[in-house]
Amino acid sequence: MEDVLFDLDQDGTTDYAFWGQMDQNIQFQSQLDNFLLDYNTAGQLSPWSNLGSQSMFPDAQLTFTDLDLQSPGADACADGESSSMDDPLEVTKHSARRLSANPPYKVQRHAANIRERKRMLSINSAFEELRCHVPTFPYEKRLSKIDTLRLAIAYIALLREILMSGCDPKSYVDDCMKSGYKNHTNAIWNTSDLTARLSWIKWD
DNA sequence: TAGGCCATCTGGTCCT
DNA sequence: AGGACCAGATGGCCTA
Repeated sequence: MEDVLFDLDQDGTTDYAFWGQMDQNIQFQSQLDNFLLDYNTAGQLSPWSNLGSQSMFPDAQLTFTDLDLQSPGADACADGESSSMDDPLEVTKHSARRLSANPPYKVQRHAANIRERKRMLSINSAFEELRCHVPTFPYEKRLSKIDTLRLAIAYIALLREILMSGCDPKSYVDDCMKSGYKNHTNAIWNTSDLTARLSWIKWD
């Protein structure tokens, strides 16, 4: 049986290569195809995905084969095979051998990994969407996930307060700033994260 | 260099 | 049974 190299990069490089066994699991192939389709379209969703990189994962430099070798739960390398691991080609060959050592589990595990990656991609795209809806400084670098969540919570609290007040948003915030937030010291939104950004919000 | 952030893998659990 | 979800572990990158 012949191993097939799936190249997930459009440019033909092997940054995201996945070893599978072509004729073993048709369903797995279609899942992988779906993943590739989503992979290509997802790259257009995020303004941060393409910054300075051809890859959807600008920071990631691991290949699937690398991950297979480096993952904490991965099987230990067979005796006497570690000496050839400096050669990338040998690494992929080695990985392919390990895959074929226990095909059903390996194929299922890789399919699960791909699904998990897809799931994380969808979560990340939701974070990107959320980042577009929270106030940020013009010069600010990308918010972290946790900062995005905290800022969103505070921002929603502020918007709710504005709605409850019935005031014009801009004048409400101006009033808050003039009074030094003295009347809003217990407000959930009165965090340094949000209040510092309020002056940058275009309320019109 | 330490710490923060992130992507990924993995195994367990829950759900359909 | 298979997929979704979750949390822990790990390693890479970046910045102060």
